[in-house]
Amino acid sequence: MSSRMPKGPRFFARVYEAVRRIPRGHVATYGQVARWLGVPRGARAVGWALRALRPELEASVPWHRVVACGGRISLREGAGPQIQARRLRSEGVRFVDGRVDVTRHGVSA
DNA sequence: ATCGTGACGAACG
DNA sequence: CCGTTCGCCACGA
Repeated sequence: MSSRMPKGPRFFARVYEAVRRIPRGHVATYGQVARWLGVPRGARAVGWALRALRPELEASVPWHRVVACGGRISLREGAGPQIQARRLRSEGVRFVDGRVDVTRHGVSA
């Protein structure tokens, strides 16, 4: 077999799979996703995985449903934040003072 | 194996 | 409320 044989799905793949489980009209935080993966402190790694998401997978992974703590949009540059907010609004997610109302749309809220 | 990087998060001041 | 600092994690060079 290959010199390197992953025992299981790479972290990236697990992140994408977890994000796909976020119901439409709901959101989860990076920390929450990390927690689902059994890595409560891997929020940064989750963000990194989404950042590495390729255009080809963007269509199948609802990355816009992942927000930062407090329902804030982490993306700060380019059209990213605007696109994410727009997509969320499209599925009925309400924003309060520029942040997603996690108490209403949060998956674990 | 070590270092730098990043769509985080909580703690400080 | 805002900006800064520190810790944590995965990964490529």
